[in-house]
Amino acid sequence: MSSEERRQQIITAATAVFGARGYVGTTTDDIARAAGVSQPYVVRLFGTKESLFLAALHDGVEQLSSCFRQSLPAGGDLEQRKLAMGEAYVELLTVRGLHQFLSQSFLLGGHPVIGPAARGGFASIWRLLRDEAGFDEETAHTFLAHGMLINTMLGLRVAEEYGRDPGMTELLDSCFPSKLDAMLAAAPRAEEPW
Amino acid sequence: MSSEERRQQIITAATAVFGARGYVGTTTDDIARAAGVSQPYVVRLFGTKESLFLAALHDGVEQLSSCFRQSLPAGGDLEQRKLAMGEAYVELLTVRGLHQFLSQSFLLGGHPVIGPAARGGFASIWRLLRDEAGFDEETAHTFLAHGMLINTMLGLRVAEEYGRDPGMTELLDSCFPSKLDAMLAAAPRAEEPW
DNA sequence: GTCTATAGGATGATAGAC
DNA sequence: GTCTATCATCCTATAGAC
Repeated sequence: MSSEERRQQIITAATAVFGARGYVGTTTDDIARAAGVSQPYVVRLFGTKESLFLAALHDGVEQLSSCFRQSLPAGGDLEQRKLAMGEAYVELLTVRGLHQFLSQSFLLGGHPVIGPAARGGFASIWRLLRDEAGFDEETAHTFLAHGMLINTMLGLRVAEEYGRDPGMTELLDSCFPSKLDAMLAAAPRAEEPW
Repeated sequence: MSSEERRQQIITAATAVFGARGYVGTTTDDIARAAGVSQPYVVRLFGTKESLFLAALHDGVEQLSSCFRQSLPAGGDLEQRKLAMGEAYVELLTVRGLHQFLSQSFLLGGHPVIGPAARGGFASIWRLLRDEAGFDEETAHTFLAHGMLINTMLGLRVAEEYGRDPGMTELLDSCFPSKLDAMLAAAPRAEEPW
């Protein structure tokens, strides 16, 4: 396998594992195991764990951006664009761990290297919403807020309470009714560290 | 100092440090140092790092709940209650690291012990919004979503970009105009791990 | 109520072979 | 392109003294 294919394979594994266990909580060995290679080889390819995280972050933001762009209808009104973008976001749940990986990144603002990169990625999404999707400030703000709530529910595994806790059932139902199945199915996708 | 006072002091320190570095990224020694005691003594008082996290979680949810309750006006309409609760949430930024600590908890849904506790805390906040604050489903959902976006911006240290990145400036301005100062001041409050 | 010393178990990264 | 072996460091928890 070419070095480039291996890199991508490892980034995919890293996204899932970092998403489930966080930056500090993930060992390079966890990632190596998930990718089916040896731990020193992961370090060999990416230099450090930090560099690997940055590579996964860049890749993740790229996936989110291009998914949003592809979902934009050619000439729809604001309501149609909001709907299309929201659906695109939920459909990205098929990329294992991506949403949670981004959530993890968004808690690393104080890291001297990862922090600026994470802020940059977040800012680029904001610009996409405002400039390319044509969302006004209020629309972009609320769109982002609902996305963050979805991420929170994924990280919390709220889906595990569906049908058991009345409040959490209600919350999940009120989230994105047409995509409830995807939300419920996404939870067990994450790697369980403990 | 009594054992009970020490416990509270350590929980306060733990909230700040766990909030900044996450569960796995925080060492019991970090917390001990922040609280001004020795590392084995922290373990002595709480048994394990996990128990300490649970104690801090319980304490944090309690602070949030009671702060929300106290902010509820006696006989206001929905709009007034939303405003009062939102302001209460932002005012809690004076409790060092609380919002980020909760964010960290919300990523631990897969943990066999912390996960259920975090879901329970989250569910209790939802019930408070619905039953005590009298929010309808849609209002509660959106209120929560905006809270999660605030948490995200805190974790990302978006405030560092205020006045520098046009998009992030715009986002912060659109957040909670009357409480912008509090948002900008909160970022440097967090402990910096790296 | 609080500390020092330390055991026991990871973990990131390097060296070097094939 | 990929692995095995390994070092140096760090971290939770325990033992035991004052």
